[in-house]
Amino acid sequence: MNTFSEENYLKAIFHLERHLGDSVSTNAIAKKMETKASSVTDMIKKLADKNLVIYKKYQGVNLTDQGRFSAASVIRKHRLWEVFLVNELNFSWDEVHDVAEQLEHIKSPKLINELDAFLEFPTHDPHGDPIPDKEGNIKKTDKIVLSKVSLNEDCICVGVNDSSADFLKYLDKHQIALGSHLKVIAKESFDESMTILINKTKLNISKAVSNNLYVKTN
Amino acid sequence: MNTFSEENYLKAIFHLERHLGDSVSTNAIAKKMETKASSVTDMIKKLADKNLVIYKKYQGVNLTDQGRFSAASVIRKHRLWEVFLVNELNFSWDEVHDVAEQLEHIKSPKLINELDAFLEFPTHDPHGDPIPDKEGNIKKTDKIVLSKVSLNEDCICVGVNDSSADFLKYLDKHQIALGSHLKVIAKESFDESMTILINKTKLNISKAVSNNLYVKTN
DNA sequence: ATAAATTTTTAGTCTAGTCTAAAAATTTAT
DNA sequence: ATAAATTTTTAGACTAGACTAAAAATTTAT
Ligand SMILES: [Mn+2]
Ligand SMILES: [Mn+2]
Ligand SMILES: [Mn+2]
Ligand SMILES: [Mn+2]
Repeated sequence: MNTFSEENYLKAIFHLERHLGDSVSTNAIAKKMETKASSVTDMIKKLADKNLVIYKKYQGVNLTDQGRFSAASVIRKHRLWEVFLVNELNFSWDEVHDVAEQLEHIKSPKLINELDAFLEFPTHDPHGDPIPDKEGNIKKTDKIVLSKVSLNEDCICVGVNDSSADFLKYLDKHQIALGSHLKVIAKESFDESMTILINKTKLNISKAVSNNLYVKTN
Repeated sequence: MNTFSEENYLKAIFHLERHLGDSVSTNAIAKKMETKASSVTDMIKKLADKNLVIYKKYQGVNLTDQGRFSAASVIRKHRLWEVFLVNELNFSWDEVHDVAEQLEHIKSPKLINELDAFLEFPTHDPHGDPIPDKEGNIKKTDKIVLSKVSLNEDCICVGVNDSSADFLKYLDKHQIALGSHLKVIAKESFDESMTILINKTKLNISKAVSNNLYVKTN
């Protein structure tokens, strides 16, 4: 059994490893976890002792299979709980993350399997992120970032990169939700902003927005 | 915000205070929490500093209003989660306690209020224990212990005193559940066992059993 | 190839929570 | 009223997890 703190480190390393495709540096972990590099060094030694990561001094870390599985299990729990909160308990998608951060550490295989069944085996969380299966496998989706979509192409919003409450509320305000149909109708080259058609209205969005919205093109 | 450990101490003191009706000794807390008396002394000093208990050396502790409210809130969460697990996630009443021990520490007022509404404001948990309201008030029920019921009196099972998995499984095996109608049809004075009528069959139960079953007489 | 800048580790400190062993206070028994 | 037994507190130690400051290793720039 891993501690809350160990689980949080594993999760951070998991996400960083995916993103970097490489071994993960002490500093990168420290930044993501808002802690100090020296604390990270201490922890990764413990994780290495438990065979959850492979660690060579000054070389960064990689998850072992066991570590990757543990991380995926925590992420699975996080995302299932988020679905529960939104679908069953009237939470909005910008309110769930902090609670899910707590719930993801509850240890009970039966609980999470029953929750999964209760929710009818959802495949994605409220932010469009895929839910790992029991074996820790995550389906790769072929979503792309809205900023990469070409002019006049239709697409459907399928996820967010930034899931801060701030960004999610911005999307709510402009009626952009998962499943929304959008079309890029203009691009400004000087600031990389774009105009999109959403719910029959035009909306101008900055690069910061288009870079954080995932879509699928038809 | 209180730590997990503080919350567990508050809960233990709450239950002991109810049971003893008096101030609670260091040793009583240590016994209930399966920890050492010296650890208890350390913790009650911290709780006293936070105005959650009143503590005078060698005199035991009592909860303050704030401490009692905090304890009741944790118990409210514990029991609501138990209802959720049994009613929605196919847990049996002997499986819920350990998971609820974890879930009771999740901090989110919205979560617990929404869960309460989702469950349609249950008043009792799966073991027949009353669920404190938002203000921390607990309804007193007029249940009595089965061993006190007189011969030939009809009654309904409304709770258990011992909610260990062992005892609950014993009840399952003999088809005794909350809401079951029973009648005391014989009493043995020498070992204080009794024979009851349950679901049209006779069942002989020991004093240990009748002392741990709460019933209501009509 | 060296020097400078950056990253990472080590050494030492701190808090929360627990423990053991010993001291102090209280309660019970004679 | 003392002595014995019990309860409670204190003193000191330990672990997990975090931090600061300084040392060591690595990377980048000249
Ligand atoms: Mn989240
Ligand atoms: Mn999410
Ligand atoms: Mn319980
Ligand atoms: Mn219960």
